[in-house]
Amino acid sequence: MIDWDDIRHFLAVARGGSVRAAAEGLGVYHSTVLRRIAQLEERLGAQMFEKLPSGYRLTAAGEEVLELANQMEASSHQLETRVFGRDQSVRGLLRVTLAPPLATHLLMPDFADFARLHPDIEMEILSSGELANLTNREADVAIRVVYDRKTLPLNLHGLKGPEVFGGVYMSRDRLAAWRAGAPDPIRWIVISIHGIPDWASEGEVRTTGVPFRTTDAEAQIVAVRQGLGITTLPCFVGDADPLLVRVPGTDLHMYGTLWLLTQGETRKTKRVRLFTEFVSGRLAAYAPLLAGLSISRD
Amino acid sequence: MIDWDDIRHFLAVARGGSVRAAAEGLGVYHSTVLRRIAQLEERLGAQMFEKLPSGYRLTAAGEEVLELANQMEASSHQLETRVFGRDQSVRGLLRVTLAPPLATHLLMPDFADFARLHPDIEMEILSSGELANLTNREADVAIRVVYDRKTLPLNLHGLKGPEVFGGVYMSRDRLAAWRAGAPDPIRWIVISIHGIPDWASEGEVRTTGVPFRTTDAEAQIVAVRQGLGITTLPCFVGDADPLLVRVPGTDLHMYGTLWLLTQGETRKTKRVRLFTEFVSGRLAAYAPLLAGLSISRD
DNA sequence: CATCGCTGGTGCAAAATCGATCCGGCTGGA
DNA sequence: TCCAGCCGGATCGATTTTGCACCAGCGATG
Repeated sequence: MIDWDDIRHFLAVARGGSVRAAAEGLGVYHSTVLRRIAQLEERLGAQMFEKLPSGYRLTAAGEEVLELANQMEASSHQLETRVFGRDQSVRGLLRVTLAPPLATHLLMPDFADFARLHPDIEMEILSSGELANLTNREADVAIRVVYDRKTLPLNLHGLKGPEVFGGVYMSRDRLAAWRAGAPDPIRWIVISIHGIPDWASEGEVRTTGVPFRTTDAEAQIVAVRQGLGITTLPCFVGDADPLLVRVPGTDLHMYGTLWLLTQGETRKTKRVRLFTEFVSGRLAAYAPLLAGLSISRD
Repeated sequence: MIDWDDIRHFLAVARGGSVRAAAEGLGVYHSTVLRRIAQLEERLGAQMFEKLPSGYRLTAAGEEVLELANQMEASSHQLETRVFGRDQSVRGLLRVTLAPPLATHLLMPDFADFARLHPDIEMEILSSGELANLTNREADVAIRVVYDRKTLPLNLHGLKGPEVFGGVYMSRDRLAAWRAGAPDPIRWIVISIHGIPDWASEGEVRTTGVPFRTTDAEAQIVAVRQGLGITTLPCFVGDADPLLVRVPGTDLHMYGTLWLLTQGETRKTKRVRLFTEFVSGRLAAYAPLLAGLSISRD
């Protein structure tokens, strides 16, 4: 009889393309993956992978196995979500995934309030980079900014939130200096991989052609605070920062709509319902801030 | 992450009704089953069984899990049977790569025979231009003309076929006209990128210095049929065409040796073996034609 | 009432698995 | 050309899992 857990390792290797990448994802050492794959191949009596110097590559037999392994994984995920969905106790784990800026600049105090309100709920905030997959049960609730409603996954249940607008910001001190006639050049601050959004105009100030590139949003904000130049930010970040002001003459632009996403089975649990209701209430209160209506224009 | 193999133990208990009966069926001690069920319940955070003195009985949550566990088992069984039945089954895809002239002028009727003989084999002939890579699984079998045996990839398994010769051909009518003293110039017909092979002499006929260039082999053959001039062709093309004759006084030249190439893993499958045996038989029968020995010299 | 056959549960030693390195080979970019 | 960064594979001590014996409870049966 084959070990079903070997198939989980097989899937990881088939996806990762190498034993080491698979081990990384599985949270084990590559030697373990190596042995489990060897064991699976031995028990099935067929090679699942070609062992190339560049990694493991599926054989024709492996391709056929992959299909069924995916089915097994789907059943396993369903199994987990169904068991989780039956859980009506408040006590337990609740995992929330959302974009880092939303967590650090807006919702973290609300999460703290929620945690104080329900001490039995163990909360886990997944705001590290990329979006977690609800269907794979990597998270229970996702908070996402969606521009086109059609891009929402159909299998998820969505609760619509307020709209999010962004604008062009610079340091308050820098704006004053510029008005006083300071000669230093004003530059665009952009995240390397993004570039300057096409909707962003420079308003009254003029920038030099050379942008200042940062790797992430936090570095970008710090750079703006230092008076390095102008950049685009969500209003809930820029308006909430006392050191920043909108660049005169620039317009707001819609980033998208906030959605609270949950998965069919997990949505039934009490703590997920409690959380989504709590957060959607807070989000509604934040609507003016998110829309950029909370401050008077300069 | 749950251990998928725990689900196999869960299934055994759900069916056997008791831990000991399950252990019996699984070929392990009942304590092992006991621990794995405990581990599964802990990781899922829910009780799968009521622990009665008379045995283990599924809870409501367990009933729901059972459904998905059965799905996983079905996939697992399919997986095993598919891997096991892979080698024996003739059914499936078979991709063959070879040079276009070999396909169009020699082997296509044989491929058709093979396809009729084995209706369950889905055949795909890849004769479009460049040679497919067996190692990359772009094809299962390659038929190639190789001049130097050392150029064969070491990781492939080769089955040697007959040798292929080529000669210089022209239109039968044109040769008659030339002998009758027709004044039209006779030209070399060459494929643009190839040029005139150094081994090809013009024999009795004399050509003008200006060659006629075509883009591909088919256009070259049509041009020769039209009496435009002389060209080099493999014997199995030129000798088989009733409209063409060898240019008197020219010699044959070896193009190379035919090889049937297969890749280590796919070579074991039945359909690949059937195909290589079939084709090598046909190729052996074609040996005189390929060597240019099938016709009497003019 | 004793016994037999079944049940789940537990402690401990043996066996299998895993973690942690080290190694040599291949590849792509400097 | 060299070198850094991957890759798979082998090794060995540490850890986890398993086998195994033994226990108590329950029910039927003689």
